[in-house]
Amino acid sequence: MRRPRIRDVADRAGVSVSTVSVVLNEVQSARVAPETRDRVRKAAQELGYASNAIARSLRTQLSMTIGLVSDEIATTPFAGRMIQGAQDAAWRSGYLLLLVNTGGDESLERHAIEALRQRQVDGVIYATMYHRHVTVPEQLNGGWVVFLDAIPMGSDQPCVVPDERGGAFAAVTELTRHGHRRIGFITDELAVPAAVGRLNGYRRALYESGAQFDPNLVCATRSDTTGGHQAAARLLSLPEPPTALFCFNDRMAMGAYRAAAERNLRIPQDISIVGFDDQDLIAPELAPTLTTVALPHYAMGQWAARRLVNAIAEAKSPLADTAVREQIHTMPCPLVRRNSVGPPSR
Amino acid sequence: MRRPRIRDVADRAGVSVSTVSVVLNEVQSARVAPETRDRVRKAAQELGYASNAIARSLRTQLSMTIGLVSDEIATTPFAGRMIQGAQDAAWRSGYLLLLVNTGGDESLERHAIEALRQRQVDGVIYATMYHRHVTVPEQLNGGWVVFLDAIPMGSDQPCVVPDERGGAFAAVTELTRHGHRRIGFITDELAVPAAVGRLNGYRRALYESGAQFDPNLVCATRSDTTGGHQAAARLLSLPEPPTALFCFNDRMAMGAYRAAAERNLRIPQDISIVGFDDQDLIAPELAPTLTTVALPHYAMGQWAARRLVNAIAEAKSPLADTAVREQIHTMPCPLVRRNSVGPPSR
DNA sequence: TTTGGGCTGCCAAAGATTTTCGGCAAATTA
DNA sequence: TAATTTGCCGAAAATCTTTGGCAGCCCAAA
Repeated sequence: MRRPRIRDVADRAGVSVSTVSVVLNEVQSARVAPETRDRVRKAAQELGYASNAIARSLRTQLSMTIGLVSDEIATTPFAGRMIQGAQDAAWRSGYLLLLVNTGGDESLERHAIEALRQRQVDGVIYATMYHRHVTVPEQLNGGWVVFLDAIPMGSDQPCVVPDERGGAFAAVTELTRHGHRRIGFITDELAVPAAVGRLNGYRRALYESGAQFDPNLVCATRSDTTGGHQAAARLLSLPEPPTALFCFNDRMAMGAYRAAAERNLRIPQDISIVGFDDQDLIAPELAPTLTTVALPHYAMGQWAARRLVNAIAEAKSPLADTAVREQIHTMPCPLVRRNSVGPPSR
Repeated sequence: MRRPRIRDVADRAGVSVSTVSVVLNEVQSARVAPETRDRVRKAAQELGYASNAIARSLRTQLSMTIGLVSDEIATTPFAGRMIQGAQDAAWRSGYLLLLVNTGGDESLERHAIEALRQRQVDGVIYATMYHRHVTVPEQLNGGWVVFLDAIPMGSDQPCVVPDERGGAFAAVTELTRHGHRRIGFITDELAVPAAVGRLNGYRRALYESGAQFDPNLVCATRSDTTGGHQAAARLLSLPEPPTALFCFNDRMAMGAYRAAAERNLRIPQDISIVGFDDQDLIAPELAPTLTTVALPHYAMGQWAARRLVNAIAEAKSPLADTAVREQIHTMPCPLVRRNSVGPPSR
């Protein structure tokens, strides 16, 4: 038994096809008698009719679909939340997400975007696994795009990234509020936006608390557990060691925990530690649980989809005055207080 | 400047629309002169023509799109790999994934599946966050479905799940091979398929190695770090404690590490531990790194998409004899050897 | 000269829907 | 009573592509 078409509904209700369309789409301009409406709706109900979105798209020139192209987003733990946020926001506006994963392969990316354009997506979200600068793929220039966790170079297309600086500021301020003055910063050796943003936030927070910035207290290294371990070990064996450590991410914080344990330093009595990322499997699972800064992946995904949907809507209705908006939107990174911060010892 | 249509290509090449279609789709049956072919291709090239997949779908009754509906798949760390696998396999056959996330909400799920059907998806992958039994949503009965990491109840639709039993067998055999006879099993308190499968594998491996199954050595509790910690503490304080622990998942293994540390037991010299799941942020990051069993999420996703694509293809070409296949496909869970297993002490 | 056949390439229909325009009857106004 | 408005509905066009049938054309054979 094939799916019912609009024609079938029309026949059953004893009206024309166009009337069914008008009723089901609740078109205001064309008025049709209430009892006719009821008849049509009843017929559709009974037949289990659902309009064919393909045919509709062809006619309306709107696919109600947005493409999500990403490098390796689906494979990283929290990045899935970006998809989730985008999907939820899109869904609320009647859009669905067409997912494409390029694994960073340039030629595959071209093909993927081409495939999305062929499918007439109304817009594209271009997402990267971690906050960074990207060159805008040629073919993306025609249509609507918003960049997610990525900053397009040489382009004024909208994008959303985490407020690294603000997050770091909050983290370090949490430490200075507890009275810490010597705060180590264990950071990534790479000059990614996250590293420079967080360094700025760190310095700013020190400055505002009146603490001195000491270059010897920042240690750049590989951004994994062992990197964090080594860096923490180095900082803690300084003649005048820091009383608190701010780590570039939770993995490094995990390494710092280990270094502290090796020195029989208790957290937070002897040393305070705060991380970044709020990773599910680390921050709440460490002993003690880790105070850290959450990356707003869900919110960023949501923002991206909303922004895209708005842009599409505005383009469709020319009378809507397009709001003036900043093109680089930064999303706040909230501090998550747990149990790894206390006042300095002594 | 709007996208070129097939009509534009036809005009530029000085041929009819149908000829363009035939050339671009490389239809074997209809022959057209080589120089005409070239002319058409050149025109298409120059115009940057790409066919409109919407219109094509309408005509061919094939959307080349498969829907992926999941409960909370996108938010969990490794589950993203399922999507990735499915997407890669689909892509290879020219399909794209339409993603929908229901968050477990029944009514939302109904709407989502409806939206997918409206968009004429050629098939649906129904995925769950963790291996479990599900009731098949009503509306899924018409079309092609394959279940991913889920077993449909009262249905013979194809599904793919991890081989829990085999994975546990491999894990425990790794321990018995090292000479362990008293092996604790820290498992989930819930009777999920993973728990029963892994218990069976555990018993089987003990049996094959000639070791005794001792009910006192299996401890069911909450499947998180603290659960693992408590269970390990209990087992290790037994009068005759186990020399090795097999944990239901890596989080519990992490708790077991902590319990071992509290007793000054070194891993693997004093006690061996193996986990399950091979979670990115735990297994390779613990000290020592954790021997564990990998859940084949990527492979399962791939399998699901492939199976679906095949089913669709077979349905389209009626002469292809449909292969006889098992309906519950189990995917092997490979053992990942790291540094938490050694011979028993004493 | 006609017939037949092999190549090429075109015509037109179909696929499911939305939207515009026009028609018709009833109701209201002049 | 005639003219105009209003309310409701149907016909047809438009969206873009694919596909099966068919029409020319040219050459060879009868």
